[in-house]
Amino acid sequence: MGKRKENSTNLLNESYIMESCDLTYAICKIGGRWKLLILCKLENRKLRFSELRNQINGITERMLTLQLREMEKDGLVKRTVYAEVPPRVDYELTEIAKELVPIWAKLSKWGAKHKILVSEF
Amino acid sequence: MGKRKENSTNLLNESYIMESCDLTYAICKIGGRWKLLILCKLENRKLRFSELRNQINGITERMLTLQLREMEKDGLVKRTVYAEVPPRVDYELTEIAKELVPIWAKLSKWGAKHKILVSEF
DNA sequence: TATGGTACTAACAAATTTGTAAGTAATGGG
DNA sequence: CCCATTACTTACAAATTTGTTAGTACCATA
Repeated sequence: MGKRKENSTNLLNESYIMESCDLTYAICKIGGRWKLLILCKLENRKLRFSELRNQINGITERMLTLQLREMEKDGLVKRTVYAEVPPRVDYELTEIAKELVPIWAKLSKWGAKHKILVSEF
Repeated sequence: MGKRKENSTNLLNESYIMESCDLTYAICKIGGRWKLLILCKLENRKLRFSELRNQINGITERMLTLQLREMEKDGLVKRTVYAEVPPRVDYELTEIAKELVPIWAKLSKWGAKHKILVSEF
C-alpha cells in the first residue's frame, strides 16, 4: 500500500495489537478488500496475473498487484516469473497458506449461515 | 462508522463481494482494528463497557462504542442496559458469535505459527 | 449547590485504503 | 518502423477508517 506514517497513533495501535493478539495478527494478514478473494481463486490451481484479473470482478490491476505483493512478502503466495515476451507470471499458494484452507472453509460456512440469520432480522 | 457515500465504486465493490463470497462476508463482519479483540474479551464472560475499555489497551471510548454498535446490529453481541445511576451496561456474545470461537481458536494458532515462520525470514 | 461516576455522543482532524487514468518495458510479427 | 501483448508502475484523487477533544445526562452524596 502507500507507505505509512511512522509513529502515528494508528500505526502504534496496530503494531501493539498484532504483537499481543495472534488472532488479530492472522486476520490482518488476510484482511483487506481483495486478499481472500484472491486466495480462494488460487485454492485449486496456480493462475496467471491476467487470469486472476479476469476472474475477480471489479479489481483493478493496481489493486491486484498491491495485494499480491503484500501476500508474497507475507509468505502466502509464491510468484513465478517466466523469461518470456510478452511476460508470463503465475501465482500459487504456499504451504502455510494452504493450511488456512480448512479454516476458511468453516468461516465461509459460518458466513453463509449468518447472512441468512441477519436477513430474517 | 461515519455514513458511507452511496454508489461510490468502493461501496459497490464491497457490496458485490459480500454478496458473492461468504468468506469475505464473514471476514468483514469481524474485521476492523478492534472487533476481534473485543469479542475475545467476551469469550468467557459478559463485561461492562468500562471493563472492556480498561482491558483493551489503546482503544478510545468512541471506537469501543462504534465497534460494539456495529456488532450489536450484526447480531454478534447482546447489549443489556440496567436502569441505574450511574448507568450500567453490559455486553455478551450471542449464540452465533459463540459458534466462531472454535474457528478463531484455529486461526489464532495459525497466526502464532505464521508469526514465527516470518520472523525467521 | 457542587461533585462524582458511567456510558456514552458530536464535531472535527489525521491517517490509511481504495480507485482513476495514464504510462512503461520487452520483443515478435507485419 | 509500428503495433500488439502482458504484467506491471506512477501520480493523483476520492472514500473510508481511525483518533482527538470536548461535551452530555442522570441522580446520589457531600
